[in-house]
Amino acid sequence: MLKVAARVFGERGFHAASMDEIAEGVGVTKPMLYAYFGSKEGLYLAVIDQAGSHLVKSVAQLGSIPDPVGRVRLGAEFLLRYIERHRDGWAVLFSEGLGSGTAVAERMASYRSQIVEQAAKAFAGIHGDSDNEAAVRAAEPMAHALLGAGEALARWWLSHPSESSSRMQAAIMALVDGMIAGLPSLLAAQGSKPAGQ
Amino acid sequence: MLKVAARVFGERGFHAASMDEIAEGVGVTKPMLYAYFGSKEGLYLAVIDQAGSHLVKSVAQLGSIPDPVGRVRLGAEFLLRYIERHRDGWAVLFSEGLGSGTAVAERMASYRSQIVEQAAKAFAGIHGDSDNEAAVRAAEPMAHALLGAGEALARWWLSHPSESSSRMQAAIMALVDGMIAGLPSLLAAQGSKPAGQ
DNA sequence: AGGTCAAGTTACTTTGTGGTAACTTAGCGC
DNA sequence: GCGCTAAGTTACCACAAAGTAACTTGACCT
Repeated sequence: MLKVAARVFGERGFHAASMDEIAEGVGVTKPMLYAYFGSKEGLYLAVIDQAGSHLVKSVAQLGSIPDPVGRVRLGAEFLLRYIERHRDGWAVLFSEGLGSGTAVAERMASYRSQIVEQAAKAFAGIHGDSDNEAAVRAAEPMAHALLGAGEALARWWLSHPSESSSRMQAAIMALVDGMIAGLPSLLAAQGSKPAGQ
Repeated sequence: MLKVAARVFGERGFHAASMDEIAEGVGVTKPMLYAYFGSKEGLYLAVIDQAGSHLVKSVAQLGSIPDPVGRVRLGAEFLLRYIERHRDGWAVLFSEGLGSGTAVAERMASYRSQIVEQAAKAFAGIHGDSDNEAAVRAAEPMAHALLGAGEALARWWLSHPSESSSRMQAAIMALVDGMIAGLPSLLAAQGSKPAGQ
């Protein structure tokens, strides 16, 4: 039941999702949703709580891994797997509905991809072949990751204005340098066997 | 004029923003907005186009930097500065309005911060002081960046299902390893003088 | 069997807001 | 001075979707 709500909220976003649609998806009528959850916000919070507590619980289990490096690596790997399996819950928790399919979403995606393209080209250029199509495509995930990291950093910064700009700079520089260092192994993984686990 | 619209859309999100509010902010009445932009979507697209083309143009200028490594580093630095200066346009392009201040947004933020806390602890643990409060806080930006990178990667993946899961794994592993490698310099930058650009 | 309560539905009200039609005013050529 | 167009306003309509009231059905207890 929360599953259906998560799917609808996830793909439509909070505002665009209608209680009627969710109700229909569940196979029940709107007043029942109100009986159970009180309001649209109540339903949304219930969905978030389920997804969020599940995710937090899962992540907390990783805390038992003794080696910190392994913890981080396994944590990242775990996250990807989690997203793959629980994409609805994930979308509700983190995406706040772009409302896929709309003209607006497509326009935003287009600009984003232009930025990513630049970054991917620069990454590819680090190893000499800035115009090699294959190399650029191989660097694409990294470019997306970099932009996403920047976004997240920015969001956090905007909501914690007390943080100094230089600290942000330091963080993103450490990140970028790390990415550059990690690049060869990523590129190498492309042609032959992908880097397992 | 687009500036006001960007601010309102940015902080309220597309759906929650009302044309009346924007009109009032501009100091004009609603029918004028319709005369100029045709519809709410038209206005939103105009805002996106302005912000997007501006950003893309700015980023494109970085392409003239010959050294690819410098290009990436300066690009990242530039992005942060850009966000700082043009946060409204940025929010419209990338955030798609969480509707800050609402109970929903806070709940989402709470779960997110729990995840981040775990990651930050793990990061801090890599250099021995997993329970040292200062070290954890120092690692926080990195943790946010990692989660953000994961989010972005996931979004991209979900919209490009043809990508193999192993390629994603490879990308995030390269990223994580890079982050771990970059960590000491970030932590070192905390106590003393921050690492300038 | 008959009454009662839970679970659910239909059909309604309300409200916010996107969108528009019709009126008002100011400038400008004649 | 006088009508005509441009820019803008007020006042309205339409509609979707949140939320609710009152009716219906069925199960279970006595």
